[in-house]
Amino acid sequence: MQQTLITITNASTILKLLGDKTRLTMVKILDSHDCCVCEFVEMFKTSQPAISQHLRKLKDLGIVKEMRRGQWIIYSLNKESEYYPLVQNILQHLPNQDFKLKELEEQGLRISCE
Amino acid sequence: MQQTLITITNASTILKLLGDKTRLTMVKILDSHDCCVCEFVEMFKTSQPAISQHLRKLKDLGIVKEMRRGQWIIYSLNKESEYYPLVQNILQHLPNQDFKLKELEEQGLRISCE
DNA sequence: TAAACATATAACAATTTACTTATATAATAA
DNA sequence: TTATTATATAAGTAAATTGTTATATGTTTA
Repeated sequence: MQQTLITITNASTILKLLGDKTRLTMVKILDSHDCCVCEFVEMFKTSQPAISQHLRKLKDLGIVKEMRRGQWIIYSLNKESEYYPLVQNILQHLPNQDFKLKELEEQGLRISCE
Repeated sequence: MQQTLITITNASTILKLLGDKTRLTMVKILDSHDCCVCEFVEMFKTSQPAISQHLRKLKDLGIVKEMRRGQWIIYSLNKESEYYPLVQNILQHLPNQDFKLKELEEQGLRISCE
């Protein structure tokens, strides 16, 4: 009961958005590392438009933000979001997904390293 | 990182389930009071089968449990669920919904009072 | 400037979801 | 034991969701 409250309507929208395995995994990964679109495409073995559409939904609700770096667009968690505390609380129940980034690095496909 | 981890697959299923305004409100109410089906029907101004189907989904995943009392079936949060800690963490971001029960009481429609 | 690369958007199809109405089941009351 | 009340289930439908392919946009490199 400590943090700011979120309306039930807004919370259900957020939860529905996170209630997709691909998006939830994306957000968990972004919690520890920024990523660009093509990295997600590699990780999830799915089409680039599919990934792009997932990211757009997350961006529309302000959960992630983007930043262009040359030809790449780097996505990151938006820590200023009013939903960030809720998202954080959810993510802490999930196992770390760093192995997915490790796999990318081993294939030499990691881009947005900082 | 303290509590038991939940697989991303299971977590996304739970979040999708809670990503519905009616179900999320139900769970928030059940967090403080047990309720029977007909009370939810009154609260949400929707059909009895619709409510029944929402409750079944929540029950199928073990988030709520039921207990017959005469002709009524009383639903409550299943605190033994492996998902209970996650659900609790989510619910604490939501405003209290006790006013909905108050409205029922004022109409004399509260059943499962204990 | 043209080709290549990274990403976004549009249009569409398949699937899933959340209602509805009708009906079945179970308990209680008359 | 019949009527009533509470709940569940089945079947059908409309809307939402998620993927696909095709194409557009913007950046870099040759």
